[in-house]
Amino acid sequence: MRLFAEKGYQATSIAEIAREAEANTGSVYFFFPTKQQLLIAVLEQYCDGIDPMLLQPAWANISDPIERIFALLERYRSFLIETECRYGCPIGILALELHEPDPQVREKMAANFAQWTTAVERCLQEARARLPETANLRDLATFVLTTMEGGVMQARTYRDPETFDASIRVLKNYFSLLLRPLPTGEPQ
Amino acid sequence: MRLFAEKGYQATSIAEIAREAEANTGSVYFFFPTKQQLLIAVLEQYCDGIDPMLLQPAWANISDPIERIFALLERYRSFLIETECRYGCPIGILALELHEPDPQVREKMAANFAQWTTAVERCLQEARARLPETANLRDLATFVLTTMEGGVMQARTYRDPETFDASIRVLKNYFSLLLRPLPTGEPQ
DNA sequence: GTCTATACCCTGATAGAC
DNA sequence: GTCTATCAGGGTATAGAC
Repeated sequence: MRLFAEKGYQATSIAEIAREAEANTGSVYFFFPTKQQLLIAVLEQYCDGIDPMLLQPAWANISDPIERIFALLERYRSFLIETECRYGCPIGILALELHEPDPQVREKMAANFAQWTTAVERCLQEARARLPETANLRDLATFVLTTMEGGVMQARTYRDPETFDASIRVLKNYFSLLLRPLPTGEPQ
Repeated sequence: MRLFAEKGYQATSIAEIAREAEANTGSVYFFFPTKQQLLIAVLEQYCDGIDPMLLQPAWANISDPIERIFALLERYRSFLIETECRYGCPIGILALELHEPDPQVREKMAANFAQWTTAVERCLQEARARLPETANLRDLATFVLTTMEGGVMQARTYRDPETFDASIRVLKNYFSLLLRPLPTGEPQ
């Protein structure tokens, strides 16, 4: 998982995976008959990890659903900062790197995106009453992922978080235009 | 250029480039001492092509600066449709594929993004009077690129233009909230 | 289940005739 | 400038002893 995330699929060799796992290539092939099967297993791990490894830490002390969306995006900002902007979303890297992926691989990548988007959509549903009746929550959730992926890509390319931050600022401004005050009358 | 765009950098071999160019690998190395130098030349070609190959065709019959932004995005939608959603922005693919790029390579990729963003920013400046005084036009232009890149990435992964379209719909809604009517009083 | 050894192929890059 | 031939190294995957 770590090597695919850091270097991508093609640039990671089985020999390197074995070395990092302190095993031999023969042992790797005992568990995974091909490199692609190993990739599929990694993609399944990512999907299974979205909730416990990504959402739960991001949302530990936050209950407001809209704040949760921006806390999730803030996690990605942390990934950028921690890596001096070398970070790229692992799924995004694979999605652009693999050009004619096996259908099974492509579906696993799509499942990762879909699960992420659905988690954001649930936040939006919780905030339903504060959003315009006409707002399409699935579109809006898709757009949050779009913003994250596009922002991370640019920040990585410039090796500077500024374009990511700019994207989040604009998204925040959009949300501030969409949201009406809380039913209790509190300011946003 | 075509092979790097379709298959990425690592998955394209010099032998394949030579074959498609109806030349021999020896001849390729006469012009480009390394594969990386060839990549740099391709990135320069992309930068030089943004105006004549991308913006001019997209804007041929459109003068309204805001419409121009969405016409540019519509071009990317065409690329998706023409390729049955196998399209990926060539710069975006390279930006996520190359993990420790040579500084010269990274700067060329960043220059491509910057030039694209600046073209959008100029459209926004033309529409300055219709936008809120507080709007940061550079941020907004960055956000348009973010939307394109994130939308293309998802559409390619799902092999379906819907997530791209959803992203554009939401961006349009945002712009409709930002824009005030034209000074002449025409509706938007 | 794990190990060493290796088959077989493709890669980027080079040599040197023409 | 272009050609053929090839080097040296690395890739995925396999074979077979233990």
